[in-house]
Amino acid sequence: MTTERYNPRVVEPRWQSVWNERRLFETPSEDPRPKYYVLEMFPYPSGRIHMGHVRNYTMGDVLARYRRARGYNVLHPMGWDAFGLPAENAAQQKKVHPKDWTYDNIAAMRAQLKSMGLSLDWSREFATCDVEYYAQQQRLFLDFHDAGLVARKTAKVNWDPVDMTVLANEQVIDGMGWRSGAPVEIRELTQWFFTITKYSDDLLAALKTLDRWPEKVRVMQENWIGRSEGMRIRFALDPATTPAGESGVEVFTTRQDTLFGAKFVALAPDHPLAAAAAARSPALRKFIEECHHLGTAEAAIEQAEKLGFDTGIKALHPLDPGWQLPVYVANFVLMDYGTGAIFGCPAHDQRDLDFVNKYGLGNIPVVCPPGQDPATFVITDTAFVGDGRLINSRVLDGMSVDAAKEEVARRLESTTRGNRPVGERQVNYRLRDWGISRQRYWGCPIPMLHCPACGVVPVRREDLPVKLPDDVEFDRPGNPLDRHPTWRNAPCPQCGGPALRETDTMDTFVDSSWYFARFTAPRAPTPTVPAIVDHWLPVDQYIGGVEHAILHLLYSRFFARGMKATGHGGPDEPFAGMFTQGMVVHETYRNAAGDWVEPTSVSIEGEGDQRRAVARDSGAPIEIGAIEKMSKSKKNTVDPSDIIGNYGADTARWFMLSDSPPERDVIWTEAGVAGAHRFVQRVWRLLSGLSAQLPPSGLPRPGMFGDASLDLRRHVHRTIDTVTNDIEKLRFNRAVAQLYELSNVLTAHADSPMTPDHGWALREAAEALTQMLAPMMPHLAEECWKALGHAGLVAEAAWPEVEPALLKVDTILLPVQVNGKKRAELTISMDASNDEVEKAALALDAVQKLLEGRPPRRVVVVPNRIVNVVA
RNA sequence: GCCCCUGUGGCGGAAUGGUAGACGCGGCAGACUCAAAAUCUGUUGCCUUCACGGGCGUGCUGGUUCGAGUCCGGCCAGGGGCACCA
Repeated sequence: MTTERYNPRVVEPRWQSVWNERRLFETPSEDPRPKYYVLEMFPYPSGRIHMGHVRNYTMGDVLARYRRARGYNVLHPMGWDAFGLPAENAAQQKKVHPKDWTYDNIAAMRAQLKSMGLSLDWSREFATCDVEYYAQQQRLFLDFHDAGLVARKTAKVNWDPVDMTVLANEQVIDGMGWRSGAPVEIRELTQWFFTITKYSDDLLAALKTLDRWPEKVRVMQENWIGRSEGMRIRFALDPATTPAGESGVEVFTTRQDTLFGAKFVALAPDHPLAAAAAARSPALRKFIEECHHLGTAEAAIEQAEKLGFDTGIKALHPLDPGWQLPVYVANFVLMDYGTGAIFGCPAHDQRDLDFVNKYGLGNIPVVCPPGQDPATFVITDTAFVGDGRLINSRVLDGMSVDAAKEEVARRLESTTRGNRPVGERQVNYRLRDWGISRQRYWGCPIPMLHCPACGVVPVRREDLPVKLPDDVEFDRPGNPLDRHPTWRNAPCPQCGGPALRETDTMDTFVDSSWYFARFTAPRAPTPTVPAIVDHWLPVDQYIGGVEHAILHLLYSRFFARGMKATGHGGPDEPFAGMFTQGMVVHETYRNAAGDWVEPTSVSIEGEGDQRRAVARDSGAPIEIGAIEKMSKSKKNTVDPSDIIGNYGADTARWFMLSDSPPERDVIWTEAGVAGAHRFVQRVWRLLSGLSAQLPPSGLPRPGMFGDASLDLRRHVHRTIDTVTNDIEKLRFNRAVAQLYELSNVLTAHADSPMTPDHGWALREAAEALTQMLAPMMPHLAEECWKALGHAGLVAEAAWPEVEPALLKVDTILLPVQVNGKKRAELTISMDASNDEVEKAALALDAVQKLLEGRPPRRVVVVPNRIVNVVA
C-alpha cells in the first residue's frame, strides 16, 4: 500500500476553515461546563510575528485544546497592544499615519497567527487603540480619579531637548537621548500618577497567595516593592548654626540601634534644608548644581565617588543633646526615598564609611561581631553589617542588634519635643507611584481639562470618549497634540469657560493592565460587566516572557484592585497561574568584514569540532558566533512564516514544544525543525497505513488480550497517564518525549498478526496517540482522526481515559545493589513480601559471589523499587 | 554590593533520595535502491577486555545516608534581577 506524503500546505488551511465554519473556538459565557481562562500576553503589532510569539501561543494553545477535551468551557482570546512609540517613529520615517500603520500591521499579524491554527476566539478580538477600548479606559481613569487613585505631582524626568519629549531611563544612553543624541536634561514636570503605593503592603502580602506563580517572579516583585521596617527620627538643629526658620531635620533609618555610632547627618541635594543652607553659601549652591549634572544612568552612579559638602549646620544627637553632628549635603542621599536625609553610622554602613574616610570624620564601632574582643575591634575599610553585641553605646551595651533596635525605638517614641515624639516606627517601601504621563500622540488621551478659572477638571463621563484627532502632523519633533489647531480647546465642564485639554497620553502599560478583564465582555458599553468578569477571572493560566515579570504584572495586580474598588468587579489577583517562558535563541554569524549575516544565507558543513560555516552564495568563510536571543540587529532571526510555509504550522509547534523545558531558552536549529517534520510524516505514514487494517471504531472491548496486546495497552495507558500529568504541569518537553515513545511502540506492534484483540488494542493505541497529539499538532491530528474513520473532529473529542488496572503490572524487574552498586537484577512478583524479595536477592549468583560466604550485614528492601545488600 | 537561578554524553535534555543518560538531534553499521534521496532496522557516556566482565562517570570539594545528579556546608563557572533604598 502506498501512502501519500502528508502535505501541510493543503491540509492545514482546510482544517482551519472547518474549525472556523463551525465556530468551534467561540466561547459562550453562559455554559454549564466549568470555566478555564488561558491567556498569552498579547502582542505589540510590529508587523510580523516572531518565534517568541510562536512559542508563547503554541504553549497556550496546547492548554486551551487540552482543557476543551477535558470538558472545560475555555476562554482563549487574542488582541493587540497597539498604542506606542514605534507607530510614531514609522509616521516620521515613512510618512504614514500611526493609525494606518498599526491597523495594517494588525491585519498582517492576524493572518500569520491564523496560519498557526490556534484555537482562539477571534470574535472577542480588539486592539487597545480601538476607540471602543480606550473610551472605557478613560472611564476607568475617571473612576480611579474619583476614588483617589490618581494624583498629579511633579517628578523629575529625562527630557530630550531636540525631540522635545520625555525619555524613559532605558532610552538614555551615556547621558544622551537614544534617537537625537542630544544631552538629556533633568526637568521637573507635573505629571499624572496612579497611586499604586496605596497598595504597597497588600501587593506585597498577597504575593504569598500566588502559589502557581514562579518563585522567581514573586521574589522580583518582592524586591521591587522593597519593604523595610525602621524609624523616622527628628534631629534638632543648633540654632546658632542654622538658617532662620529651620529647626530640625528628619531622617529615616533601619538601624536605630547604631545611633551611638553616628558621625554625621547627610541631606539629599534637593532637600529643603539644603536649599535653605545654599541660600547663604554660593559654594554649596555650586555643589548642588554639580550633583544635578551627575547622570541618572546606572553606570554613572556605580562609579560616582561619595561626595559631600559641609553646610556648617550642627544637628543634636536625639539621645544626647550635648552631642553635635555635622550636617552635610551628600550626592548619595536620595530625595525620594525615606525623608531625603540620613544619619551616617560609618562603622556599620559601607557608604557611610567611604564617606567618612574621604572627609576624615572617623568612626565608632557600636556592634561587635561574635567572637571578637570589643577592646581590639576596629573598623577601617570594611563596614560590619552583621549581627553582634552592642558596644560603645551607653545604655545599649551588651544588647543584641534586635534588642537595641527595640530599646531605641521605645526611648525615642516616649521622648517628645514640641508635642511630637522624637522618633516613630515606620515602614518604608521602595515602590514609587506609577507615572503614566507620556508626551506622545499615539496613546490613550488622559480625560482631563485645564481651566484657567477652575484648575484641573475631569471630563464629564457623558462627554467621553476623548478621541484622538486624526489630522496630525509628524514633521516636527514634540507632541502633535500640543500644536493641534483646535483639538486642545474645549469648554470647562464646571464653569463653561474656555479650557484646554490635557495633551499627555497614558503609558501603554495602562492599556495592558486590564485587557484580560475586557476580553470577558469585549463589546460591553462599560469597561466590564461585573457578573461576567467575576465568572471568568482570575485567568487560570497566563503565559508570557519574563521581561514582564515586574512592571506589567505589578500594574495589572494594582489595576485589579482599583477596578474592584471602583465597582468594576473581578478579584484582587487577576492571574491565578503564571508561567514565564524562555526565549528563542539562535546561533549568530559574521562574515570576514565583521557584519552580521542571516542564517538563511549561511550553509553549515561538518560536525563537532569540524563544524564550519560558509556563505551560501560566495563560499566565503563565516564565523560562527554565540547563541543569542533572536534579534534584528544580530540578524539571527528565523521568520515563522518561512517555517510554516516550508514545513507547516504543526512542525513549528511541535519543535517549539520539544526538547527544551518551556521555562528555559530553546535553541532554534535547522536540524531540530527537520527532525520535527520527519516525525509529522512518520505519524501520518503510521496511522494512515494502519487505518486500512484496523477493525472499525467503537467495537466492544474483547474479554481477553494476548501478551503482545496487553503490553501495548499497558504502554498506551501509562502514556495517557504521564502525558496528561505533564500537560497539566506545563512540562511539554516530557509529554513530547512520551508521545515519541508511544509512536515507536505502536510502530513495533503494527506488524503483529491482526487478531481481533490485537486489532482492537492497535486501534485504541492509534486513537489515543492521535488525541494526545491533537493539542500540539491539531491539523495532523484531525487528518489522522479522519483517516481512522471518524466523521467528527478530534478537536471535539473527549480526552482519553486511563484504565487504572492497566497501570499495574504483576512482575517487576528489581535492581539489586551490593554496597550501593548495582550488581544484578531480580524478576519478582509485585506482591512479593520483603522477606521473599530479600531471600531471592541473596540467592542470586552475583550476590553470593560478592558476599564470599559471609552473611550480609544488612539488607534494605524498598518495595517495588530496589534491594541493597550491605556486605 | 544584595537577591535569585543554572551546571548531567558530541548536542538539546530525562531521572517522587532508589538501575544516571528516557526521548530527540547528531554519529556509526546494515536493509531497500543501478545509484542517490526518502524510509526502515540495529547500535551509540568514557576507559579496559577477543569475549564474559570490570573500572570510572552528573562543575569542584567536604558531609548526611544502606544508597546522593537529587539533601546539607564550602568553593568555582555561567546567566538573570535589583542597585548609592539608609
